[in-house]
Formats: sequence, C-alpha cells, structure tokens
Amino acid sequence: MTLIIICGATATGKSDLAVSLAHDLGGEIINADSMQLYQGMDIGTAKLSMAERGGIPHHLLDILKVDQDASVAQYQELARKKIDELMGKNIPAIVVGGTGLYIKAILDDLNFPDTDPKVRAEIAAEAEILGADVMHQRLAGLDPAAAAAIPKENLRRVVRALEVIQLTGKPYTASLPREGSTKYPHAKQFGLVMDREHLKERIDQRVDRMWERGFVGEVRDLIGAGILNGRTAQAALGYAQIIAFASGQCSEDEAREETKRATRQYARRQETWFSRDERIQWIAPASHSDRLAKLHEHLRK
RNA sequence: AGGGCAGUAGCUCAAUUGGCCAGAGUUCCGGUCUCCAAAACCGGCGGUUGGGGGUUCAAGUCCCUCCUGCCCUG
Repeated sequence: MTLIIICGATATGKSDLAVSLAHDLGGEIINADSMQLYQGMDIGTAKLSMAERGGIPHHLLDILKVDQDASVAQYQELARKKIDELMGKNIPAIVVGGTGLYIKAILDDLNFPDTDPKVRAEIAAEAEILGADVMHQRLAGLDPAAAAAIPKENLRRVVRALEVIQLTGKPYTASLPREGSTKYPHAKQFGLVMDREHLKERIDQRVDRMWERGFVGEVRDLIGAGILNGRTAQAALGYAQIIAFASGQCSEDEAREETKRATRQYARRQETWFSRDERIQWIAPASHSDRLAKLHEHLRK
C-alpha cells in the first residue's frame, strides 16, 4: 500500500524523477496535471514521450478532447479509482503533477457539489448584464458567509457559489470541507523546489525547446480539432498565446516571450499553493540521482 | 545649420488648457483558492515629471537655457 505524490512548480523535473522512482519501486504513474489530460496537447504541456516513460504505465493522460471542459470532480473520481485499483494489486501509485487543486482533491475530503452547465451558463449570462456588484449582493442575501469569503471582483467564484445554491437549495458554505480529513493518511508527499533564478532559466529553455519542436504547429492542429470550442484547453499556457498569434493579435516572438512570462507567474502561484501544505517533504535542488536517493531515504523512514 | 515635435514608474501611457498628496495598465515581489485551477482574484514596492534657472499664492503644465531622441528643409 504505497501512495507517493510528487508535486512542485513547473519545470522543476517532476516527471523524470517520477519515472525513475517508479522504475525502482515497480510502480505506476498517475498524472495530476490539468492540461496533460488533453489529447494532442503534448509539446506545450511537456508530456513525456513513450520513450521517456521507459515502459512505466502512465494513467490519466489523454483522456479529454480539447473541446471538452475539464472537471475537478471527474478527475477526483478517476484518480481515486485508479489509486485504489493499483493499491488492490499492491502496485505503488505515484501521483505526479503541478495542479494543486487536483492533488488536494485526491488527498483531502473535498466533496464537490453538482454542477449543471445550463444553470451556470444562465447565471453567467445574467452576471454579464447585471454586473459583479449585483451578483455579489444576491449571494450576500442567500449566503452571507459565502459572500464574505468570496471577493466580489472574483465573478467566477461568485457565479459558482450561486450555481451551487440554486442546484442544492443549501448555502454554498454548507458544502465546504471540515478540517483535517485526509482520504489517504499514509500517502507520502514530496515537493521539488528550485530557486527563482534557476527556475527562470529552465523555463526559458523549456519554452524555446517547445518552439523548436513545433509548438506552433501543434496549436494550429488543435485549432482544427476544435480547441476554441472548449473553455479549459485554450486557456493553457502557451496555447492561449499561440492562439493570439495565430489570430493576428501579436507577433510570434511576442507570443513566445509572453509564454515565458506567464509560465514564470504560474510557477510562483504553484509555489504559493504548495507552500501551505505542511505534509509536503521538500526536496532541495540537486542532481537527478541525488534527488532520487533523497526520495528513497525518506521513503525508508 | 535652420525649423518642428517629443522627453512623466523598469515598460506602455494618463493628469479638468496652472490647482487636492502626479494616476492607470504591465513587469517584479507577496498572497487568496472546493469543479474553466496552466483558470479567476487580491495586496505591495516603485516617480527629484530629462538637467538647471525663472514667472506665480500654486508649474508635469507657462518662459529661458542645456541635454537626448524623432521628423522636415538645405
């Protein structure tokens, strides 16, 4: 019964380390990266090639088409099912990814209230007309605690709260989690860190490499595959910028620089998110083999 | 050389034709977070308004001068 989580900011080397660890333990890998869920988003998400996976089974990759919206609730269900399945077969499960909410959805006792695209679209359309202030006031009337917790500027979360209230008939706050409930108490969570300067270098190099490998072509193909019809995939780092370039809103060079900058900001947000989680054992920057040794050392304890 | 235009935060620009303490956006730094999360959102640092002088109760704004850049003419 082994469950290992490897998280951390983008470009810190999670994927490679996970493959090596899986190799050593005879484990399998479960993806926890919201954008690697999509078929065809390979270059821009730095998805490992078959060769790089080295024969290690990778799960929850390529399960969505680019015109489908991702769903944390669905991810939670699939990931837990896969983890339980592996555990049942006594195969170590290694969850790898940088999407903090997805990892939290696996580990913590989060229960996502239902969602209904139609209801949400209606509320969103209404918000378009009435404005953020009115929507927030409405929320305050229905659920003062939720209104206090959600800033009125964050219309997206206000809409979601209103959706939940309408669907469940209960206050949004009623669905919020109880503290300290962990679904997998024996899970070992590791985080990879890297100083900003070094990380910036790695991000720059990585984005340049993506361009060399044909990132722009990949996005063009995905536009053909309907990426613009979905909401999640087209907002991904690099993809959004190349779509802007493809539609003439900026130059290719600007798109590339913008991608680097946005990735840097994303890495910062990831660090903020993970830094709150006290369960994470942080692995300092070092060579691949040193970090792997460190992981084994911690696992032995 | 002569004439014209411009110079405000690291960057892009605002500032009721002289009037509160020079404001935004963005970068950068920090933070929030229960289904679009590579999303959405909040906060903070940052200006001797190119330099110097003058007019005025008051100058980013008007005058003089110097510096820098761009345009036109020869």
